[in-house]
Amino acid sequence: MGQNEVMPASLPVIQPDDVAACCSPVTGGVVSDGAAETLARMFKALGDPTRVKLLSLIAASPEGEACVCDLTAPVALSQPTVSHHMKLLVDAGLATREQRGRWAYYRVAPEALRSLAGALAPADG
Amino acid sequence: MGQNEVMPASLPVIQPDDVAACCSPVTGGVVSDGAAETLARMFKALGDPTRVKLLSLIAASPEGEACVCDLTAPVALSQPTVSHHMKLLVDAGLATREQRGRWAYYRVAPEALRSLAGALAPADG
DNA sequence: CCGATCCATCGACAGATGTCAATGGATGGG
DNA sequence: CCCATCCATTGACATCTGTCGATGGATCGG
Repeated sequence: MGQNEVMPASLPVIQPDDVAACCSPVTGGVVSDGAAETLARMFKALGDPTRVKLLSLIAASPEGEACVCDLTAPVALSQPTVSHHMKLLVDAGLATREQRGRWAYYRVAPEALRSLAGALAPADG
Repeated sequence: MGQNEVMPASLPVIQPDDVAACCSPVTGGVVSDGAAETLARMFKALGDPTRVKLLSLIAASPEGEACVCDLTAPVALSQPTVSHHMKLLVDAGLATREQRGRWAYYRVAPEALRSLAGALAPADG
């Protein structure tokens, strides 16, 4: 690690552009260090059962969106913990957040999921 | 199968059957706790840049296989560390290991990658 | 205004994770 | 035989991660 001297404990948010740039198939030639880093960031965000379930819950919600208060009960975790997990998912580019009044509505980012799926697909046609 | 009774701090190896059973699309209805657990196990294995690169290196190898001694230099890590990462990938069902003489040959498990990609695909047709 | 609701952030803590050096089991070459 | 090579396991360590309770900022309903 250690490219920069100061790393304020939080990595930059992954943007759609990063996603598009990173996700050529893992099995189609050796990936660059940067692509490996970006891909790992996104996969790591999916590497916790709570976050998998959160994404699934959001996707299955009536309007495809859900607020934190809808999510705490299904995963049986405290509100701060759910907020924490959602922040990781948003920072990884896998979900989006929109504030409306008192509520924060989260949505799945379909393009990001599609890109990740593409990175896992075999290289051949 | 030769699973022992004592499982010291190591989760059961994910089998192809588990992969097939777990990986209906995350966005197509709320996933069960077990499926979330299995999916997270596999995604977590991909949640480290070194392991992403290792998989990529193996897939890009001439015969689609590589031994540990081929992998240490490209990732610039010690042999025990590479062995450790490869064990995680194998235990997650994402790679296979075959001992031939002194060498251990690792391969990517394409079905597992395909299943994971399927889990990320949008639910609609 | 006031109190209630929703939520993010902070501080703390146990447990998991990535890394290495050291060790030892297998295997194969002289 | 003996030694070199390949590799997994162990023990150790610093760091990261998941979780909670407490706190405080925003926003809405009366």
